[in-house]
Amino acid sequence: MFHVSKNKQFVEKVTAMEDDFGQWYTDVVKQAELVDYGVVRGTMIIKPYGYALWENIRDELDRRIKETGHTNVYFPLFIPESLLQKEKDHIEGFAPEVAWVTHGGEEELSERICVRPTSEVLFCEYYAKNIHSYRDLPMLYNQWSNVVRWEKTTRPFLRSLEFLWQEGHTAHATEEDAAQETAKMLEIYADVLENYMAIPVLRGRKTDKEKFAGANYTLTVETLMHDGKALQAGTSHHFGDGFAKAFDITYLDENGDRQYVHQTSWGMTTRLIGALIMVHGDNRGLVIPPRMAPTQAMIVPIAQHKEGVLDQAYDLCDELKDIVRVDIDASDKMPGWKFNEYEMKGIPVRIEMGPRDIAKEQVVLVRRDTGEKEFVALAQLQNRLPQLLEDIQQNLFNRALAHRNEKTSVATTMDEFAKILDEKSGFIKAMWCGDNACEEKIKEETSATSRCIPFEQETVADTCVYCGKEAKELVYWGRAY
RNA sequence: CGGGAUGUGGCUCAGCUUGGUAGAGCACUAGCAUGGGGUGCUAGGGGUCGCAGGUUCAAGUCCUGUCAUCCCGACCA
Repeated sequence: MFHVSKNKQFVEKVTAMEDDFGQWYTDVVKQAELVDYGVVRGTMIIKPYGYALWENIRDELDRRIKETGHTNVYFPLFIPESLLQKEKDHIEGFAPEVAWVTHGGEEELSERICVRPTSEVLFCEYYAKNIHSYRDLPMLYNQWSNVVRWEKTTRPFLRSLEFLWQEGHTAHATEEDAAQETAKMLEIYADVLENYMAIPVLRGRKTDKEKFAGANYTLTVETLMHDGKALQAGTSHHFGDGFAKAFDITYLDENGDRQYVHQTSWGMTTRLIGALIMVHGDNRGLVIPPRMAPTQAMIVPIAQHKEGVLDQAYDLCDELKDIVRVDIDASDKMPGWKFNEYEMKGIPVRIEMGPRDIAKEQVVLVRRDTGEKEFVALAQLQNRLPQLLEDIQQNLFNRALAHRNEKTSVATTMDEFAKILDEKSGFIKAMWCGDNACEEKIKEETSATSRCIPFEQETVADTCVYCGKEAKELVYWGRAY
């Protein structure tokens, strides 16, 4: 039915992921026109299609953040060095990757100014001034911004000198209130990932070694990429009153007693786009889950200069506009070129319409996730299309979940641990004694880090996988981005 | 910050060993045909070879320096 063009030297545009996953990623990012490299090393230009993906994630997340009572604000890009110094662990954690402003014009500044790597201290400084009474609490702020971290090695979306994110900063009367907030926001992150981006997550707590600099504890949603490496997709931190004490953030309670506030912060970044690519993508390029796809269906007219084809295709586009996010490519590129282009961009469904279809009052639907084609009568299309999109959404989630399960193993000895990493990669469930030294050693010897201590605990052995002493808890381990 | 590599039209690269007035493919522009998996033909536009200095009658090519980027390791969302 589909005749193959004569001079068929189909140019493989992206490196096969089996051959070189890193190169595959770079190829997709470039060829799906998500980013260009910036002029300064490690920076990126997010192009229209890449930014459209970010806008969708942002809007979805923003809606949930607002629904849970938070308000958006905007704090400055700059932090004076003295302010950053106030919380000891925090500055120690971030100092190595801070970009400093030392001059204003030609004049050297009396105090260096830091370009924010994160904004905890600014919020703290503000809270110290603006929180007085228990009636002021909770203070639930969020901001959408860029931050800068001077990383040594960079990759688009996964690790760049500058990236976009949302950072929530909240202050609460009690430790329990803060704990609830921390958990609530993690659940929102999980919801966006699973139900919007079709990326299954592992919910858990970070070990002390991996927690945020200055936090009591850090909750995380961990995801698994197609190559078996883990990616931290969102974190939610409970600060207790550590920052409050460093910044003197206090309020008067109902009894007139002076109390420290309890704080949280939580963030998600443009890194999510990296996750999207590496979870759903394939050797033809991106695969975007329908719910978040800027364009859900692309109409490709066939033999479009033939009588009536384009008119019919435009009519179809108009009809579908109220039902799905649909677009039409009526450029005079070859159909084959368009097929490849929109597969590269991960558009969930392609609608082909040519003279033969028009004669039969049908169209051809081709789904991006499986490549399956089906013929659908025009009269049925308005029912079938939303259904198909939903199928694709579900299939992507199920597929990713099956992959993660398949790539999750149990290790009870370090030999097993090493063997799994070597042969299979993915998540490794192993017991841990709770000693930081064992965690360090495991990283040193295998380059795997602890990903999280899952909320749903189980026991796969009685002893620590490294030292053999009594095990305290189960930890998910893995090599990570 | 250690190890390796590379800088030549928008992109990918050839040219350098053995100096002699810059080349290909893709992309772009125009036209005709084509159109169910990256279409074909024809005609065009576009580069002083990362930067600085040196050797030479002559430097993309040789020498010195410098800057940048990429890949691999230690730190990170």
